[in-house]
Amino acid sequence: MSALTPLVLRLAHSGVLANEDYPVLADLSIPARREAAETILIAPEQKTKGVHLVVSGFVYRYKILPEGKRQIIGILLPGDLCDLQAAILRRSDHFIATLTDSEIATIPQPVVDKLTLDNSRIARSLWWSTLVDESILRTWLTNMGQRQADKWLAHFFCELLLRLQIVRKAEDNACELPITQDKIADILGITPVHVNRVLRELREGNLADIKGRRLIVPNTAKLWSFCGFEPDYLHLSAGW
Amino acid sequence: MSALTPLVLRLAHSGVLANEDYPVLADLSIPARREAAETILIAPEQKTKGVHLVVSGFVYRYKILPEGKRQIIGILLPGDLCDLQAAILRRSDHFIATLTDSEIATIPQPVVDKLTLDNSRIARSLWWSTLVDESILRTWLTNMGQRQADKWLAHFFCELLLRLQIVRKAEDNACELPITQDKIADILGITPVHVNRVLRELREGNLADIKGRRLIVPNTAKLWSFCGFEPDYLHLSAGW
DNA sequence: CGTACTTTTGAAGTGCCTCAACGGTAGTGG
DNA sequence: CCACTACCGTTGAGGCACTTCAAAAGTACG
Repeated sequence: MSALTPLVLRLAHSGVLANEDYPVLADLSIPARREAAETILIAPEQKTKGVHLVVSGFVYRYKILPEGKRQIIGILLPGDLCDLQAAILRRSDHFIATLTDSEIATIPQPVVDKLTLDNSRIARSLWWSTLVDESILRTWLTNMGQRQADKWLAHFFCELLLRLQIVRKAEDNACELPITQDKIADILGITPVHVNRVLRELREGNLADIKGRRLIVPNTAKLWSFCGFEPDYLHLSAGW
Repeated sequence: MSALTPLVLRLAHSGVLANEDYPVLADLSIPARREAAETILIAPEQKTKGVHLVVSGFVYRYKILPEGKRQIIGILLPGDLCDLQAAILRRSDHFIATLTDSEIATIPQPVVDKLTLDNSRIARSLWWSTLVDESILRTWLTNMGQRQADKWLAHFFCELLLRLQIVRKAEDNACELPITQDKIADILGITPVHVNRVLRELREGNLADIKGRRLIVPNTAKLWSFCGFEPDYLHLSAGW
C-alpha cells in the first residue's frame, strides 16, 4: 500500500480523474516518515519546501490570538494535504501540528509542480480538494455562529465519522477520536468544562459517547437529525 | 475602465503575474450588468455556467440552517470572484446574493478555462485569490470562536476598510457600509440587539461609528490595537 | 506508586439572548 | 404638506447558555 492511497481515495470523489490517472498517482513512491504527537509541521510566516500529506494519524490547524487564545480551524485526516494552500500563498497564516503520532509524507515541490502542470485532471482534483477544505470551513463558521454547543458538537462528530469512513478508517458507528476535551473545546470555541457537560448530555441522550479515545455513535441517523447534519458540504458524491 | 480593473488590482497582490499578463486581463471585454440589491446570484445545488465577478457594489455569501437561521460566511467586494469554487466543485453549497445594487460581470466558462489552461501564471493567481478567501474564512472562524462581540466587530471593520482600500473604494479612515445591523448580526453570529449595543460602545470609545451607511474610523491604529488586528491573513504583500 | 494530565462536578458570575416597546427616518400617496 | 406605512435603530428588563474559578476523582505512565 502506497503512502498516497488515502489521498487517492479522496481524490476519487472529485469526479475529474480518469482511469489512466490512478496509476500515475499510485506509482509515486513518496516515503512517509513518523512524527510524534504535537509536532509542529508548519508555523506562520514559514516558507514551505513541499506539501505535507497525512498518511496516518490526525493533524490539526490552529491559530493563536495575541492574548494567547487558541482556535482550532481544521482537522486533517489520512488523505488530506496540509499545506497546498501555503505553497501557493507562499507563507502560512496559521500553525499545523500533529495531534497524534502520525505518518507524514512530504511531496517535494517539484513533484507537485509536475503533477499539476503535466496533468490538468490531477491539477483540477487537487484544487478540488482545497475547495472541499474551504467548504468545511464555511460549515464550521456557520456552526460556530448559529448552533448551540450540543448541536455543534454532534455535528462535528457526524462530520468526523463520515470523513473517516471515506478513507476506510472508521466502522459504521465508531471511529478513533484521539483528542482531549481541551482540544474539542478549542474546536467548538467553548470552554473545556462546557464540553464535558455537553458530552454528558449526548451520552445521556444515547446520541454519542467517547470511550477510551474512541467515538461511538449508537444510531447515526438519530445523531444526524439531532443536529440537522447535511453532508452535501463534504462534496462526497461526484455527480455532475 | 474595464470591468476587470478591480480584479486586476487584487490579483496584482498575488505576486505571480508578469508584466505581459496585465494586457491579457485588461483586454478582456466582459460586460457588466446591473443587479438590484438582494438578488440571489447562486443557490445551493445550482449548476453554474460562468463565474460571477463583482465590479461594483457589495455581495455576500450565506448559509441557511434547517431551522431557518442564517449565517453570513463572506463579504465580496469589487474585484472578488464569487463562485470560482462552485465552478470547480460543480455545485454550490451556499447562497450568494447582492447586498446592494451592484454591477456584476459574468465571465463565461470557456473564457475561464482558456485563461487557466493557457496561462499558468494567471491560473496560479486565480487559485491564489480563492486561497485568500479561505484564509479570511479561517480568521472569521477564529474571531467567532475566540473574540468577544466588541473585538470581533472591530476586527470586521478593520478588515473591510483595508480590503476596500486595496481596490480604491475607501478613504484612509472611512468607507461605504451599505449594511443593516441585522446583517452585521448574521455576520458576527450574534443578535441585532447586541450589535446595536456593541456599536454604541465602539462609538462611545471613539473607535468606530456608522453614520448614513458609512463606516468612520477616527483612528485606525487605535482600532487595530483594540482588537488585535493583524492583516497578514489578507496576504496583501507579495513578498517572496 | 508517585506524578502529571485529563475528566468530572459544583457554585457563582457574565455576555449575550429574548421579548417587547418606542423612536427615527425615508418613501408613498392623498 | 401631512398622514400612512414600512423598515431600521435604540433601549429596558429578565432569562439562559456558557464562563470562571476551584477542587476532587479518575487515568496513564515511568
